[in-house]
Amino acid sequence: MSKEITPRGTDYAQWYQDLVIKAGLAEPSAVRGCMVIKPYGYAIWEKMQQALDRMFKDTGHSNAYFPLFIPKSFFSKEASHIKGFAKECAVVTHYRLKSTPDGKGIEVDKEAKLEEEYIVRPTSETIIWSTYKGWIQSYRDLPILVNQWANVVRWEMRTRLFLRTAEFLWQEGHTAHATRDEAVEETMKMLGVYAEFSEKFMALPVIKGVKTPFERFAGAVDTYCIEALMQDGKALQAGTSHFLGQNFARAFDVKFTTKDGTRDFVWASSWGVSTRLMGALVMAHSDDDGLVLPPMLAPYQVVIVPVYRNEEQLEKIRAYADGIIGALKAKGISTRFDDRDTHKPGWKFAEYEMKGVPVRLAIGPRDLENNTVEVARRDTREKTNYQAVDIDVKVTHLLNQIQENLYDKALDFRERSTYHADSMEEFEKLIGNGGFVYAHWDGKTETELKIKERTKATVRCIPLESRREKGKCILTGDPSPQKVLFARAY
RNA sequence: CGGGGUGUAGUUCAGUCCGGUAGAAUGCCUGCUUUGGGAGCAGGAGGUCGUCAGUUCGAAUCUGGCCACCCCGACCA
Repeated sequence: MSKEITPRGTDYAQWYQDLVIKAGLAEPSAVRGCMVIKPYGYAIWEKMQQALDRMFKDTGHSNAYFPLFIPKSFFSKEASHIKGFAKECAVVTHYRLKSTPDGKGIEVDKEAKLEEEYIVRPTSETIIWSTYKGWIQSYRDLPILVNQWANVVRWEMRTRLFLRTAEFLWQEGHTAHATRDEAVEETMKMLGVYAEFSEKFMALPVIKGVKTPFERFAGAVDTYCIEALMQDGKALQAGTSHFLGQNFARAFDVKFTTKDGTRDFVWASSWGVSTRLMGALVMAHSDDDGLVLPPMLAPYQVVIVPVYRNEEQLEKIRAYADGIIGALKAKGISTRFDDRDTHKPGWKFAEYEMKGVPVRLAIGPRDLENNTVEVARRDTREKTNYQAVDIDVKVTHLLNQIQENLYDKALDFRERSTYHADSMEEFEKLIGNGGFVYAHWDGKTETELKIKERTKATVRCIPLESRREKGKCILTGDPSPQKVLFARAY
């Protein structure tokens, strides 16, 4: 029988979970709230990492690594920061185990209590700024442009594979600057990097914006974000970039001497994307048959499946395929030739569709006779017979087409799912169907919360690139400088 | 953390009400036939029924505690 997943229309959340598990991306682990990222899922994450890391290096950043454990006292130095994270921190209190008196088990050695407890990092601003204090004396030491790839822990109540897990992987950039303008510029630059990555690699259009005070990162002056729309009409924050002002410099007393000899606190930014992007990737393009991957992030872009009756035929196909594989690899296309005898072609077709491989080539006896290849593209499910000549050029073109098509489809979906509401009645009607809804808001947290309570929708961001048309708040009627972006969100 | 649900073979589940030797499908293994869309037939292996205690001659089944997972809410990247 076939390996099936729940259709999106039946139960979107179940579809997502089935897909993540059956495509071999990740699975729940023995540890509450933590997942195992499986090789195929991790391969996609590695592709993301490679692309992002290249972009970070190209914008002048270097990688470094800071400790997993953060002394509790560091954590409490920035008041709003601790308030934001306190409820979800794992705490290390002891450093040794011992055998239980009956010798059968093991228990915490109460004697080995830490003088000061450690927090398992939920983010690294505090440990990094306590370190930067020692690195920075003068404007000559600035800027510091550092990124780290790391795991962090946020003790979430309810978890979902990739979208929200107690432990997740991410990168966090932490930069230090001599001026406010420079730190703001850095914040915006990295927001741009994330938007470019999302659109170019993930084929996922995003809205750039600034968060409301309510949604702002704990400890930031301003939080910027990119917001994407998933197929079920819910919004997902795909990346954040924070202008931290001098908040952490003040908290950790990081001052520098300026050119003209005065002393000032250092200006900061931080920015991150996480394995949550994997969830965004799945929910952006995939269908009821499984994952659909954009070629730019597919662990292998092309899979070749031989169709044969006997060993002799397989050898002929292998020879025929070798030429094609060589040509594809020369074009930089990652290709897998699946000649496993343990599974039949039909099984493999279904399996690679589940795994979202963008292009599948099937080669059988008929192709050897006619000098053809059967080409199937995952995004549209089209199957065509190509002449084998110049197959590398054709596949290159096809991969580009698929990448573009996925972006266009996602953009088209977002546009069809974006609405404007000029009254609360209109808003409530629209928001129920999912999608982005632009509406006027008076800028007050109180209003935002009331709208959330009534509709479950939140202000995703105040878009950076929308027209500044004045109007009246849909709830209070108070003046509003521009429409903001509302949605129900992950 | 609140409400609801579920724990039985690798997986999905039946059996639980009404206690009496552990079941199906699928997957797995072997052989033969197959191979252009998740193959067919035959044979085979596989479970201290989440866990701990209690009731009983006897517990997957009844009682209680604990644990885990899933769904819905509150919180979050």
